[in-house]
Amino acid sequence: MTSHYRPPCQACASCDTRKMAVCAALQDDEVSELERAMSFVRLDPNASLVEEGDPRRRVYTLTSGMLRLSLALPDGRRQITGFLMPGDYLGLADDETYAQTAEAVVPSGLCSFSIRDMDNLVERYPRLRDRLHLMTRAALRQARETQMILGRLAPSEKVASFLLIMSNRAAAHGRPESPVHLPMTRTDIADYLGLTIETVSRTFTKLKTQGLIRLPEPHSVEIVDKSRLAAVAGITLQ
Amino acid sequence: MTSHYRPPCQACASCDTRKMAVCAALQDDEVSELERAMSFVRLDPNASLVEEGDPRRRVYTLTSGMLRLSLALPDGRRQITGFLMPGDYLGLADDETYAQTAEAVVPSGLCSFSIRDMDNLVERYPRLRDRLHLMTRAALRQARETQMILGRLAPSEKVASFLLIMSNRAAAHGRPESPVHLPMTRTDIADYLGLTIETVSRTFTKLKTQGLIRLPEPHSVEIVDKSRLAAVAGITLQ
DNA sequence: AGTGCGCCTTGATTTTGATCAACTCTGTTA
DNA sequence: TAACAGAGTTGATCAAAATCAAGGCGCACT
Repeated sequence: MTSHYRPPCQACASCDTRKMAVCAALQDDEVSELERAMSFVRLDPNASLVEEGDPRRRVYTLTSGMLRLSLALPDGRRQITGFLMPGDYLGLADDETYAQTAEAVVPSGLCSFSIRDMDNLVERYPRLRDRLHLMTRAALRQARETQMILGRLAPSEKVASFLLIMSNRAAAHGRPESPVHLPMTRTDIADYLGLTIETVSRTFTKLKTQGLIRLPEPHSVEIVDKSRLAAVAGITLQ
Repeated sequence: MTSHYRPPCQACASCDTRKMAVCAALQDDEVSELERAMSFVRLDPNASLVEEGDPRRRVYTLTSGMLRLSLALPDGRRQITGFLMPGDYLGLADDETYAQTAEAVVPSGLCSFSIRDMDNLVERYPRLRDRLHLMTRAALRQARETQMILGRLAPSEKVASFLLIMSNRAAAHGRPESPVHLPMTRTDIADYLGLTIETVSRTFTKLKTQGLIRLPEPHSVEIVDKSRLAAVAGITLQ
């Protein structure tokens, strides 16, 4: 399920997420120090990296693939609190234990650090700590936007917002705004938006029928009319 | 609506929230430095302290009363993202501008600092910065718990969870677990839980009929059977 | 005392999204 | 090649919460 290995030296220099992740706070010569403390993890689809309640011993930066973060209820209900994309950091919110489960959506790669090493690095490089704080604050703002989506938007507004958010995030990663690649399943989307899988599927069909999107395949969504889709979303997106 | 004044010296020494707020990171002799930069603000009920989108110039610590944080949609729909209680900090998530509106629920008092002063203080007292980061992480965990409540709980589970959370927070402030004082309106509760005011009201009535709570008055809820209420909430609370 | 307003509760009705169920499609395995 | 599993879509039905509507209560203001 999971494999660990020491990367070759200078891996960071050619890393895609070098300018997006927490390590962007460091200069090229400083990153080598990060690199020495780092080990690399590969995850197969649906493999779990950390479980809610596990002691927090390591933190991670996602370099490729996608992770879903989720909370579970005793009866099996699940809320996905977010999807991590390359450059995102796993462990921003956590204290003694992980507050949520993290699983791979697709094959994923991560840089991994012991919290001991990371604490040392953060101590030595204050800009690293500042950037972590910045990322935590951004995550908090995002979580609150999601509260709005969950609490006050209708299903089509939820799905439209989700598509626009994913499109914006793709653009921020230098990928095209459209078509949006949605690697997660309909069940994941439903558990993120507080809907059922049937409602998600029907809403996609409705948006397609209205000519706002096209669905060349289930995991690829072409945004045909972005402004009308934004109108459906009901919120002005960043 | 709002009044500002310089407090008398040594106000912090006798402050109720001295051990809960961010200033708990400082020793008694260091707090005086905080005190010099501080001014005090009083808010009448429903007065707005900051508005979503306003430039962020000051940060605050609530010392008495209660604030609601909210996001609004163009069409007037509103999502309350949280309620601040004494000791809580306003401005954890915000960057250049405030990400949400903050209004007083009841008459409230706050310590106020310019971000310039606070940045200086944080620079001088690293424990202050560490505590702010800690509070931000706690807020993020709380926001994610709220995502679960909004996305996956049924109305009675939402209301039961809300009551238990408010009860726990009261206890953390040294107030009795029950009766819980809920200073906010039913509309506020509805906008926090993603429900309508009618559903909130009916759910209170139902919990009362089931003998789980008593409602001596609308803003006071006595928890009669905490374990059964927790069972209704469906989640194991911290 | 009377009036009006805000807030809360309760009832009737409607609508929406969940649930239940069937079916397609794709890819894997026997 | 057939059988099967998993994911997605679609349809029918049902239940639950929103909406619409009315009324009560407490409080401020005249």
